[in-house]
Amino acid sequence: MGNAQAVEPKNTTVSDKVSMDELVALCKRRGFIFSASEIYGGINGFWDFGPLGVLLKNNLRDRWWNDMVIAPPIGPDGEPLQIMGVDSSIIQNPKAWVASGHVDTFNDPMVDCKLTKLRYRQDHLVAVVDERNGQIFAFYQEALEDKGTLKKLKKQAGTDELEKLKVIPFTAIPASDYGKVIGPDTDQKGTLTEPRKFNLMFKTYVGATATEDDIAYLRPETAQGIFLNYKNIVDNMRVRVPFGIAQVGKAFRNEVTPRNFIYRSREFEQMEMEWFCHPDEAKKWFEFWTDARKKWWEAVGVSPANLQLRPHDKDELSHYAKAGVGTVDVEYRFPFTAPGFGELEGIAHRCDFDLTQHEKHSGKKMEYFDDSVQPPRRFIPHVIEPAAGLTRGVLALLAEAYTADPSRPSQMYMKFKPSMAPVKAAVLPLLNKDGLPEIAQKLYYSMRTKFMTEYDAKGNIGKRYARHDEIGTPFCITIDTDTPKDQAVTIRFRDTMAQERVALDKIETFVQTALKE
RNA sequence: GCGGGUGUAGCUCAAUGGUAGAGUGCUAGCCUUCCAAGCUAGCUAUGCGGGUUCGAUUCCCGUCACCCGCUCCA
Repeated sequence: MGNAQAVEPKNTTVSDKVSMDELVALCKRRGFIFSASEIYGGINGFWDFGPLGVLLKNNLRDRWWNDMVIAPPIGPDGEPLQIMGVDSSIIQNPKAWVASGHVDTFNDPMVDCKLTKLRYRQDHLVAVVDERNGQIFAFYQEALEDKGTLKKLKKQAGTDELEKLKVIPFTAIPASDYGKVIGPDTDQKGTLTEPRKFNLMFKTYVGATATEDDIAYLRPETAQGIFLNYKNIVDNMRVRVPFGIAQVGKAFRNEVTPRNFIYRSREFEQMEMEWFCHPDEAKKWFEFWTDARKKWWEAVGVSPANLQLRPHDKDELSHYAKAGVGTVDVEYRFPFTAPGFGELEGIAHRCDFDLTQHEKHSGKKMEYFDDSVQPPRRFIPHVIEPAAGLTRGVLALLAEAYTADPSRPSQMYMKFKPSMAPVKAAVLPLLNKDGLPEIAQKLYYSMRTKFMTEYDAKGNIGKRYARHDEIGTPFCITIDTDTPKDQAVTIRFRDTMAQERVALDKIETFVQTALKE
């Protein structure tokens, strides 16, 4: 996820209007998202989707699946792309996570400064050793290029001849020598704690014996389940490179600090697609997918003003992406990052890292033989990966939709794009008598087979409109006392509160047409 | 994991070392001819655990959760 960047909003955005407190309160009050195990006091970093939340999440997920697997985009050459779906197991052979690098690199040893309460990643620090007296200074690598740091170092070491000091990785300093270490933000010795590991993968045990030999991991990303099936797809599914494999599913990370509602939770859902191509074409496809993915977020209702593409800095790139054409994040201006942005999706060139690793560890050939060109060639495909956060996408849609409007009873409404709205239409008899409920129910039974519809006869009509504003229902259809006579109903539009009279037998088609826009 | 803050009905907010009250919401009924109208009845709370005390929602300790900052984030 991106560094929050100080970008001035060009115009009024949703992020200026909604506070997270208001959004979280609405999500609970209207049944979008609840804290997990709430009656037991909750559990840090886990959330439950309520009736409205799961409808919204499924709408976003289904749209992604449709636009990736059912009807993938037309490629840059005008040819339709080939993408297939899988649904792999959450638990795999633990060797898969050794091969992918997660067992080793999902450990981040940290040291704390007891004095300043600051925390540092051990492997991001360097040790400056004064061999004359054994004194050790710890600094961030990049801080050594800072004049102030160098000045402090000269002063503390009591010499101007810094070249006499030896710079080595801090990881090379044994914990028993920490007593001689002066931390980055203090001038006292011995304030750093021993490094502590934070393993970000959830462990579990397979089988009943639960010994160390039975350890397995909950997947920290869905991507590996795709690489593990790459060979099955190539061998059995009559595909040619380039092609893609897509998957939606849960992933688990034991985050040090879950924060910001569902933005960083320990159990979350990803929508990932791995695009396999020839190494020479990686750049072309990277650019294609970057563009396609940003447009997709706009298509589901995220305003371009709240979206940005942010290329990763070189030192920010993942281990697998260092040699590639790079990584770009699609970022959204979340309420808690505004005026900066936070990651919604990452498009990464993973090179051939994963397939090569699995080839090494499994002993199975991952090479692809391409005889569609002359001369025929063998290669391990490179991968372009658009990896989106479904959970984060839901949060973006919620934040984007929240619209204050003091002129209406609800004071606000959820301006979902109609196709994403949890409830598409509500059927409301104006009165609970005079045959109105009978007409309304008949319409409701018909409409609910086509799209999510609610029947609501409780309270007066104003209260019902207000509730549907709060859950973002784009269309309310009211059956009134004229309906039995003129066979027409009133449709009320969420965003404008305007009303229109439509024939009873045309209303369903009317809504269906409106949902496509 | 560290530091600071918070924790009373679904929500917003009162009160108190002596058994918690309002508004709103919700439920049922009446009523109701298009934007939270009205009437009647009803439901719902001191996060959890321990201590001090005759008695704790109130004071103390612990814990859990949330918020802010740090840290981290394939």
